[in-house]
Amino acid sequence: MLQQQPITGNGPSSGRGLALNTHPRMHGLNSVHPPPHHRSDDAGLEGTENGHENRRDIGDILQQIMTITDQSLDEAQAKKHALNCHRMKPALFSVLCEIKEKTGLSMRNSQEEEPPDPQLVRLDNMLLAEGVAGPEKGGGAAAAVSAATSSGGMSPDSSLEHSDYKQKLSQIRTIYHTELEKYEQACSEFTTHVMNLLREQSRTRPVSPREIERMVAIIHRKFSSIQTQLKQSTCEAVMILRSRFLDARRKRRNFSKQATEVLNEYFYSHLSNPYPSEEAKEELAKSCGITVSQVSNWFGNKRIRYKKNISKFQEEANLYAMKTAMGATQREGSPQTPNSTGSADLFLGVPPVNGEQPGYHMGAQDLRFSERLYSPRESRTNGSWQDQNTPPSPTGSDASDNSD
DNA sequence: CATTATGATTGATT
DNA sequence: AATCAATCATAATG
Repeated sequence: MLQQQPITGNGPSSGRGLALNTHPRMHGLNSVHPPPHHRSDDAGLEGTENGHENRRDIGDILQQIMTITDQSLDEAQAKKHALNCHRMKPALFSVLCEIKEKTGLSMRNSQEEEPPDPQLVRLDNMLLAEGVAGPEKGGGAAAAVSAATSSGGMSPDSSLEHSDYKQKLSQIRTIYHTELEKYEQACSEFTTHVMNLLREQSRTRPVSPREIERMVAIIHRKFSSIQTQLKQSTCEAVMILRSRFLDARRKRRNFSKQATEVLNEYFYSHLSNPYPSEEAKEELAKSCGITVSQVSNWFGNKRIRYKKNISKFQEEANLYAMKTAMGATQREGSPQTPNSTGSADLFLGVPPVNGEQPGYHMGAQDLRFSERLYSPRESRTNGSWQDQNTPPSPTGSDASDNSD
């Protein structure tokens, strides 16, 4: 039933065409070699005649076959019509319905709700995160990049580095979208087709809407599995692209000077509790042109490396303490702190490895984070974040700073 | 070219 | 889920 429609559409014509085409060609072939002289006219004639008959037989058979399908379909239609018009039909139909009702328990009503395939969800998430499935071109990764670059900090490398990547990504993206669209279209087409068929059938046999629903669901499942494959291959492509181009680990880029500046300022002005809250991280990320997770990475690395040997960071600490202090004092309006050149040299008497140091860091309020962005972890109050071991140089556990 | 600096990743921990 | 600690891989530096 299902396949017959298309076949009957071009079946007969193609069959006829084939049969008709064969004739002349065979003729021509056989008469191509008319021996120059009168020679075996009989044989030649006979040969052509025989061949002609054979071909005709085949052609007839083909035609018959073709017409058979046609006829049978017509017959079927006629029978169907007759059946539909039969006076007993309604009664029989209702009986059928009843029987189905009784035996139709096989249709398990439960389990209809398919849980979303975790695999698919994963793929979807990744595509979304990668900016492939996201909103339109220019969005997603590109947006992130542009935002990063626009906000100042960003080292000038990235855009160049990313241009190639972005191009490839958008290529993948367009392919993905066209394919997806194709699938979607095919799916809906097929679905309507099936639904039409079922509707047609429902005139001669009981077909509940539930069944149609189920059918549709099955179709959708099949198509979504195809889509899953599409998504998977797209993900693979993206992964390969990533690993080739900007696997951040392979091609590490240092943050810009300004970015590290900002981060260090925050770090040293919150030295007693260098755990920026989520909001603070966002602020930092924005002003540094990096992501929040990069900020987290930075602080993680910074904390651990600062703690590991504090002496190595004394200079830096002093420097930033100075900076923030200067800023604070300047803002308060008491311009002090001369000593421009040496700056940190004043405090640079940092003994390489040894015991306590007075609090070097002068009080440093943070400048740009004047808003109240307290970190929610009040547990690690002042200076206790670097306790619990004896690093190479247990330098003065300052805690002299305030500001949070 | 060896060493250091640094951003990211990974597994454990709480 | 956030952080620590160790580690990786590359960038920067001498």
